Amino acid sequence: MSTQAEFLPTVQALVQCYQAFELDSAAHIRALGLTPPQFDIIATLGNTRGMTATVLGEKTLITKGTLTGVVDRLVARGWVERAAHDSDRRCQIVRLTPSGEALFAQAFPAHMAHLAARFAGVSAADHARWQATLHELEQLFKQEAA
Amino acid sequence: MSTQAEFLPTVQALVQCYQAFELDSAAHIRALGLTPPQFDIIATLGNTRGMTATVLGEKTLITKGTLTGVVDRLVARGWVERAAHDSDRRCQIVRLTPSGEALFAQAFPAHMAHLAARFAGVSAADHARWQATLHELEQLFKQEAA
DNA sequence: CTAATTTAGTTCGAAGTAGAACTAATGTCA
DNA sequence: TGACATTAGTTCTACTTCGAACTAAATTAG
Repeated sequence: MSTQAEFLPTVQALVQCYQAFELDSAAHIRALGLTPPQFDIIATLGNTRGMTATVLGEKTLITKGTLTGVVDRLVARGWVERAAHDSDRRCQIVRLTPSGEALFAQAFPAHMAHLAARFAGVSAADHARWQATLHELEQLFKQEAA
Repeated sequence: MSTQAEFLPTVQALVQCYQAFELDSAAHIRALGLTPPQFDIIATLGNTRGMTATVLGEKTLITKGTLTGVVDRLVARGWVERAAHDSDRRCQIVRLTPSGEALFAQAFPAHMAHLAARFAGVSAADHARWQATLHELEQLFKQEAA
C-alpha cells in the first residue's frame, strides 16, 4: 500500500451519493404507502404477465429467502398473487392482481415523476458520463478475489 | 418530461455500482466476524477517545433508534462501553474497550487492505474524476423538495 | 430405472432499518 | 421561577436482510 489510502474518499463519495439517493427515493416511496422492496417488486411486475420468483429475485436483487416474506406481505395486501407454473411444479408465477395493476398505474408514474424532478435540466451528455463512470467503478468490485 | 425517462439508466448504474461494492465489502467484513454496521462503528471509534451516540450516529449515518441496538450488541461482546458525559446527563460517551481497540487494530487494516486490492493500479486522476462525478450526482438528491 | 445431484421455494435465526412514541434532562424566555 | 420547547437516548412495531438448513420437484448419471 502506498502512502495513505487514497481510495477512501472515493469509497466515501460512493456511499454518500447512494445514501442520498436512497434517502430521497425511499421517503417518496413510503409516502406512497409502500416500502422500497415492495415498490421494486410492483414496478418489476408491472406490464408483464408475471414471472417466477427466481427471475423476480434476479431482477430486483432480492435474495430468495427475503423474497418469500416480501411477496407474502404483498399477497396479504391483495396486490400480488402466486400461480402454478405450467410445466414445472417447483416454480410459482408471481404476478400482479387487478388491484396491483391499479396500484402500479398510479405509483409507478408518481415515482418516476419524483425522480425526473431531481434530474430536471440534466443533459444527455451528463447522463452518459455518469453512467460510464459508475460502470467503470462497478467493475472494480467484481474482480475475482485474490 | 421529455421522451422516455433517460435518467433511469443512471439510477440503475448507481444502484448496481453500490450493490457491487456493498456485496464485496460486506462479505469481507463478515469473514472478520463483524456485521457492516458493527465494523462501521468500530472503525469510527478507533483512534478516538469516544463520542456521544448522536455524533456517532451522524458519522456512521445510522439513525438513533438503530444505533441503540447495534451498540448494545457491541457492548455485549465487550468491544464497546458507555460512559457518562461530564456535564450533560442526557448524553453518553460511547468508546472502545481495550478489547475493542485490539479488534480495531486487527480488523481495520485488514479491511483497508482488502479494499486497496480492489483499487490496485488506479491513478490519482481516476480517483479525482470519480469523486467529482459522485459528488455532482449526490447534489441532485439533496435538492429541496418542490 | 434407480441413485445422486441440482434447482425452486420456504423456514429459521440473528441482525439491521426507519419512524413514531416515549422519558429524562436541558435550554429558553417572559 | 415556571411554562414551553428542544435534545439525547430508549423502546416499540413492522419490515428487510443474509445465510444456512430444509422440503419438494426436476434432472443427470450410471
